[in-house]
Amino acid sequence: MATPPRVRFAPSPTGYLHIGGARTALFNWLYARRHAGKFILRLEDTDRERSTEESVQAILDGLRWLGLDWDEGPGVGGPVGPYFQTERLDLYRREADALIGGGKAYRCYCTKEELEERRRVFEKQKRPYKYEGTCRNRTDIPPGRTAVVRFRMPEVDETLTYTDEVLGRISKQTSDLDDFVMLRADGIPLYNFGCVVDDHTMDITLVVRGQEHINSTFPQLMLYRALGWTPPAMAHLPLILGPDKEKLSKRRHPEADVMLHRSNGILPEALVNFIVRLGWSHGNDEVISREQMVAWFGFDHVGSTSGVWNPEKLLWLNQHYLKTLPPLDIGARLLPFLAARGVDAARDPRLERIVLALRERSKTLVEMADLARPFFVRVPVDPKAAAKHLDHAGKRALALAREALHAVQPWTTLGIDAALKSVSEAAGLGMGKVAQPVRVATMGIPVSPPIGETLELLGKVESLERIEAALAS
RNA sequence: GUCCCCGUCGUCUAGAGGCCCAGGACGCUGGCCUUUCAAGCCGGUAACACGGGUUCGAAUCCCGUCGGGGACACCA
Repeated sequence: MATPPRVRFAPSPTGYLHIGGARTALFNWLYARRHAGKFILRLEDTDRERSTEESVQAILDGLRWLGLDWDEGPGVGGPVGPYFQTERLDLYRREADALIGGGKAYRCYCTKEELEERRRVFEKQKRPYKYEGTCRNRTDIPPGRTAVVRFRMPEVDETLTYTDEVLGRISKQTSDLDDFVMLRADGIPLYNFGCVVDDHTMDITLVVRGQEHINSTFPQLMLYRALGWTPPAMAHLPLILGPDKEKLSKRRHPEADVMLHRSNGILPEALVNFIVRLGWSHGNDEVISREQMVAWFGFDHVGSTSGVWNPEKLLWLNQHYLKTLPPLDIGARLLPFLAARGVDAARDPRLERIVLALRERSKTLVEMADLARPFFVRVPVDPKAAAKHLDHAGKRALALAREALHAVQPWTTLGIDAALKSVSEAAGLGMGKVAQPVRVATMGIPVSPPIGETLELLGKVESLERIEAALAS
């Protein structure tokens, strides 16, 4: 590409950032970074009923959490702003007027009720609804009515074809298209029109969006022609499906919410890695760093088949990143999850070692926080674990362990292990018969890192006190 | 219903006519390791939707069937 590409992500602020949008944003971002182009963020806030300021914030927060920074858009500005559609109304009005002047669009005075009526008739006859052109050649102005602006679809049928960067050649007959509404009476544009005017005036060179928009590219192509503009290249991404194989939607699929994953203890690195592999591949690579994605990304390896959301693989990736990112970094991210459990570990010097000990037995930060909590606060002993490991035999072993542990000096993993081993040998018990009662007594649950390490991290005084308490109960 | 897109293991995918009686990953599963749970290591399971062509040769090209999804608003 001769000039640096300009791509955009254009969400409508009618809710949180969802997974499909996040992936669209990611692919746009990757493409821009790969080719040293610009990634533009534009808010399509033309649905007055559903657009909210909170949604705008939620989307920006989501993008930031994923590390997808934009070169132009809200907060950073840019040369072709404003970046909210409701702030560009004069632009749409101007182009609409020009189209009307050239006979390529016209004012339509039909009411919503009349249109609804016609739609019902079509439905009854099982025909696809198309606007019938009632106002196409109207010259009078009906009193007391407001006018929307409709596109005048040419009479002659024609095969419209364009080459999609992902799908290849795609065609449609213009006779399947109708005189769609471009502008509402109040001057607020509808999707097709606002999108075309903005993509053009923002110098977008490539439109990357979901396949659900594939049909709308045809009316848009007609708009480009009528306006005398060259359309940008198009890349339509395969859909992401829920476990039920239907398009991932906010209504039916809670996992569509990007930020839900954050609160579930998923790392953005894992989510991005997971999402990028939903539709794009690079040979047999599964774990792909941000740098590699940027270096490798291209639409030639974006597939054309929809992908199903696979939570197990996300968890696997998440654990991979838990295990490979710097433990101090993970520790910092674990803090809020601990705080939610009443633990302030911000200044605890054991944090890094605890992460190290727990990361291979945690799939999420939530699990890690749950496993970490007993290191910071005493938790009640789980009754089931107590019944199994703190019965008569268990307590006898525990009592022996207490004596041996008392003598351990210094309090290190090695020393603790040696002490417990001597107990198991002296009593003729398997190591498990000694370690499990100790583990349950100190941690409250039968799961923790190796016992020596667990006790060392817990500290000698605390360990012995907890053992004492368990013996007393 | 109409139009558009798609169809390789349960899932994500590699595959751009011979390298494929189809490879990797997740999952599931057998084993090893082991003081718990994991992690790790070794092995296994499982797919080219179907039917016609084209070709010496097709998962790869063409046609049809079936199946799946998406779009059909003064939503985006």
